[in-house]
Amino acid sequence: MVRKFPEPDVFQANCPTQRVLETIADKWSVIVIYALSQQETRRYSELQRVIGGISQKMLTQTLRKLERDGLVDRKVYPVVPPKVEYSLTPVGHTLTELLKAICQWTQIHWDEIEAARVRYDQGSDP
Amino acid sequence: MVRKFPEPDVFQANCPTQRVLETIADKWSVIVIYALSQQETRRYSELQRVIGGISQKMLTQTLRKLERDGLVDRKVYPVVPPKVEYSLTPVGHTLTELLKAICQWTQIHWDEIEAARVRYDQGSDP
DNA sequence: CGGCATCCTAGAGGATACTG
DNA sequence: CAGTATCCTCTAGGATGCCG
Repeated sequence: MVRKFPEPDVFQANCPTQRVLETIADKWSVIVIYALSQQETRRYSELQRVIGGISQKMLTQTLRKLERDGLVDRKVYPVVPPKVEYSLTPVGHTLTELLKAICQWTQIHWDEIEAARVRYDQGSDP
Repeated sequence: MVRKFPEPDVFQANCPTQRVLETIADKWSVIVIYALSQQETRRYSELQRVIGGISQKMLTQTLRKLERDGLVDRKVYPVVPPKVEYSLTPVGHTLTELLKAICQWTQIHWDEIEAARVRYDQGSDP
């Protein structure tokens, strides 16, 4: 028996917006993508250095996830010592446009949000 | 002593894009905002019903967070039994525009992402 | 250099029960 | 009805150590 919803699937967790957010909206993905958008290619250690405070576990994990999603390209050079270069794919580049839109929204509305927070916190904790 | 960074704050976790994502990008926030965008006001129980599978803990927690950020308005009627109505604030409404943009990006690129995933998974697990 | 494997802990979040 | 409070679980993610 199939449950039928009158609404589109917006309320289900697999709605389009939900999907991207699951894809990119963690602390590190955005930062990694930014780091890659600033330069053609970045080496692993370069990313680690430029992104202060990321553990290599999370860096690797994030890069793997982005690579799996086809947003980041990973090129391994068969040299010793090892050399690996990361770069954004074409799809990855279109994603930076989206992030830019998000960034713009923030710049416009962030002051209001912070003000709202102050107001809220003052009201509940006088 | 203040630590000075040569880069702009894009790589720090508090960059603009990061901030919105921390604000809205959890499983439930998006769904709650969607639910509220479809109707002027929604009662608590109404939200709980329309959003399948959310616990009242998470619903309350999400609503409080959105209210604190000034994205959602909470109106309590002093009647018995209690009646509480939730609605989007003006800022909250502009946020739905942003979510729409995200949704559009997904609709354009999601097929590519899924295809990339299949390719990646086949390559690593033959 | 560019990782994986392991251990460990804090916090997210579900289930349940109670209340103004 | 619209929550709060408590417990309990499970996993994200840091720290550390080893390897090709």
